[in-house]
Amino acid sequence: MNATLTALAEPNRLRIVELLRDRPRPVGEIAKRLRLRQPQVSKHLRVLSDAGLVDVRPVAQQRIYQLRSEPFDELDTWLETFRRGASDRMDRLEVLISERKAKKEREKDHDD
Amino acid sequence: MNATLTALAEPNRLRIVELLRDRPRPVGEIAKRLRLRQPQVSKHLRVLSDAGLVDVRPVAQQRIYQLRSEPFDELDTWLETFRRGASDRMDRLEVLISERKAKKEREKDHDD
DNA sequence: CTTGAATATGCCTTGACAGGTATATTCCTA
DNA sequence: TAGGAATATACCTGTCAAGGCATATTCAAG
Repeated sequence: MNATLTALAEPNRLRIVELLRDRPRPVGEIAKRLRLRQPQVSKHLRVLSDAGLVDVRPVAQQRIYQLRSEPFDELDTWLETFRRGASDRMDRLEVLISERKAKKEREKDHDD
Repeated sequence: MNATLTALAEPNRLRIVELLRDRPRPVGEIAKRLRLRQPQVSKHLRVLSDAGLVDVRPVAQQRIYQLRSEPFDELDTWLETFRRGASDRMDRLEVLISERKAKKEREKDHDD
């Protein structure tokens, strides 16, 4: 999860991922499209690969990179846990505040 | 988008966000729960705030932080663009390969 | 208006990481 | 098997961000 986010947090890496979203591509094509130097693209792809975001498939001297769906699915699942209760949180704010104000009587805070 | 990912990429920040997912909390409570020093928590919250991930609400000397839903919605929307076509990409791999092999005749590559 | 609690900010140090460039590696083709 | 294309890796360098710590700030209460 954290690996996924870290990998995606880098701007150029994000661009690469978005480029691969359309279809798999060889390194050289990515470099040309994004106007990046080949070595940096290879490095970024390495990171993406280590994070499990992409797969490689060698074709002759070329290496064709494609996205893997699992990490995105995981990210989605994680996001779900935020959708549910987004409105609840607002309500609880009020509760939290009254709790805090009432808490002054209890003094010592062994939260929850 | 990138701001959101960058903010979430930091492990402790991710922990803070997940803690805030349950309910809004004051800085001190976050620090205690996550066993982090207060200044670092404040800094992380600053980053999260700048990225638009959290809102602050002052209550006495306390500052209660709560998640904002917009960034998560955006992230979700962005993720959608990956769900669609996840299977298509696999198919296109084959196409891509045959294209490459047939491309050798055309020589000069002015892609797409 | 002084004190203490809760929080923010400034400064410093250190580690990680991205870019640049050269070079190694792999594999096709003549 | 030599040469060249496509890609990976190594090494160096600069930058930036996170933690540690001291201190400033804000506010409630006596």
